[in-house]
Amino acid sequence: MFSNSSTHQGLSWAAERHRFIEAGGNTSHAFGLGRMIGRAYAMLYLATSPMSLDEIAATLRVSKASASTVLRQLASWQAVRQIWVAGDRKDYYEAETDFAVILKEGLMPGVRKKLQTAGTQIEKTLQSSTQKASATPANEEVSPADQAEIRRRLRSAQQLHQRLDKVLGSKLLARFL
Amino acid sequence: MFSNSSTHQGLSWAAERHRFIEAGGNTSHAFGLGRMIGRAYAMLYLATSPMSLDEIAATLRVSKASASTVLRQLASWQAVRQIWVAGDRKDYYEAETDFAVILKEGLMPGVRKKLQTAGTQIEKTLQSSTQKASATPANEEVSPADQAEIRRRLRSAQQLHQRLDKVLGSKLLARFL
DNA sequence: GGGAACGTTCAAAATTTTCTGAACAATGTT
DNA sequence: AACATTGTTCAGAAAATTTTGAACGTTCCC
Repeated sequence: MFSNSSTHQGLSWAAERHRFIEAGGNTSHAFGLGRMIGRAYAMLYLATSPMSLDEIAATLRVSKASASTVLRQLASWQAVRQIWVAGDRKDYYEAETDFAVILKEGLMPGVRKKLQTAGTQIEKTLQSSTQKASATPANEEVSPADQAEIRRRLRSAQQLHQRLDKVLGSKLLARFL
Repeated sequence: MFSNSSTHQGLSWAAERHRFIEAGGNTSHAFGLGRMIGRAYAMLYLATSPMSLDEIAATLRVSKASASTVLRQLASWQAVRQIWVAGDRKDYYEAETDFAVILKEGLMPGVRKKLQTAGTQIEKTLQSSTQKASATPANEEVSPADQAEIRRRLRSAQQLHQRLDKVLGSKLLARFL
């Protein structure tokens, strides 16, 4: 009578896996990494044996092109390992289940690079703001008091940047995960 | 002869400010927060007196509608304070320059909520995976060994989630900023 | 009350990002 | 050599996000 496979309260495993995958997608999306990344990783995280590109694409209902792209992204973050099976031309993938590795080796460098870009700009602006003191055109400009305040702020931003970078680079963080 | 205001190497302050603002936009964008957020905050960060909505919109070359939206977002993160000037109907805004406040009061709750969503799903899937042991339809399904492995992984994910949430909630973090 | 000055909301437009199918390169098979 | 299989790339399509202009609600002033 019931076409549904599980007879009472619980959802079927297939359905639950699907929810897990979508939740993974939502999470990665919420953190600005794109929805596919999380979906693909979540799927492999629940897979007990390596999956081929085709299987992955089919499971996620996505083109092979998308799968290829997202897997290479995940691999570049060490979130996924590529497995070669002897006598099989397909590429197989499995999830790295050690989050410490992914965060430390994969994600952190990217985060630090982004912060570095910001830090460089702060530095430049700070320089411009100090040098300006003498080179200001008679033109209507920023008052000396305001200049001082701006420099104070920029230095404070710089300080935060440095502290943050240091913390992210320290193994203290790695030990926490 | 030279229309440019600064005579040698340095860029004009206006130009440098522009670069700073755009860099702010790029940074917030890189972290998945949208480009406007960073632009607006960066601008106010360099402003030594509160700015009205119109001034902000004009400086960022953006509609008043956008400015209104982005400022409310920033205000909800405590990244910006609203200032009322007596006898002036305009709203004025100034940047919160204390990053600890912004991170702790503004950004962190959002991050934790996102993590919470993920955590809830892990919990659900874990439950489904344990309950399933008995309720599995005779159907082709996951082997007991694989089930055990999946549960192991889910518990590990749950553990990470809990540790992360704890760290983010602790004032230890706040003290670092 | 009529009108001006502001900020907000929302449907639609503009833009950016993501996804796909087709073409291709590389490798193996018959 | 011709063909199959597999993964990648890329221009264009599709989808999601952001931005806007116009309509609206308030508040204040005359």
